[in-house]
Amino acid sequence: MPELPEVETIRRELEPLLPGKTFARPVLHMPTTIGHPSPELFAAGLEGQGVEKVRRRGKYLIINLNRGIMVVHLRMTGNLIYSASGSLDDDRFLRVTMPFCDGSALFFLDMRRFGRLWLLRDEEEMNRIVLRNVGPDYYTEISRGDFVEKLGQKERSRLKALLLDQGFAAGMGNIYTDECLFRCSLHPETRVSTLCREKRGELYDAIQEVLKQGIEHGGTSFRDYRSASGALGDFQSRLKVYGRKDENCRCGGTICKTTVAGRGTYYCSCCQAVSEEGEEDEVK
DNA sequence: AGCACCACCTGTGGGC
DNA sequence: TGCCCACAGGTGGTGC
Repeated sequence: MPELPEVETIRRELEPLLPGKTFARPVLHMPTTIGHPSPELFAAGLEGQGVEKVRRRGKYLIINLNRGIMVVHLRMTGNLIYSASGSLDDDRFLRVTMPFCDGSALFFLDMRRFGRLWLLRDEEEMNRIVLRNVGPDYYTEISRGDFVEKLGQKERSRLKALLLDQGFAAGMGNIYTDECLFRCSLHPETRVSTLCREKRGELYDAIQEVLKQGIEHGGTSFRDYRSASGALGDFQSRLKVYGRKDENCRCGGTICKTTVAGRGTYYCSCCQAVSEEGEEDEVK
């Protein structure tokens, strides 16, 4: 479910609500949801901690506490739901209940059970244990110049695989990657080496624009995604290619679906022309 | 280095 | 109507 805009939507809802609250004892309905430390130490360690700030890096939600850090990753179907009353109407996939001392609560739900929560001592431990292979955040930590320079280290990579690589930069997922490549008319299998410097900058601009629009629309609720207040996102109505197999592109062509980098990939075969393998390297 | 494939899970939708 | 299989927004590990 969640890519950068969905996690950012959750962050923006929680940031005005959580700081100042103190966690009571959490209930682990599914202990394997805890990535670190042990479920017992997680429950004991979270209890009594106050929330200071709600941050994000890529698809990770980071909650700064007065004596540590809690990190949440929703993976495919996770939902982090806040309730002022502390009640939850649909608890079918409830994995962790995190009540606050004031009666409100945070619930972690996850149908497919891929999502994880971690409790870390400090930034150093978080970076070592959780964010080991996570690059800079696409929306807040990379300039146009940084991006173009980093592309120069990945000349042999295909664009779709590279944008999905969280170690290169963090936050892009399957939906926003396809939408981004459509917007700058690039085939998903295009090699970085075939892009001129100007096109590399355009790719950066398209990434920023697609992420910005996704955030403005409260994320994409293609299936299971809900914000922290339980609201649906709205960006699914703005998708140009993702999930639109056999529909018409605005150019008159037809949107097709293939597999690239192991993921279902949508693109317009007409305006996202296939780049020639072994084409000249325009940058060097 | 890049890539294909599997694993982790449960639910849904399309084809027959 | 019902069954079966493919597939789903992510990531980590393996092996070529």
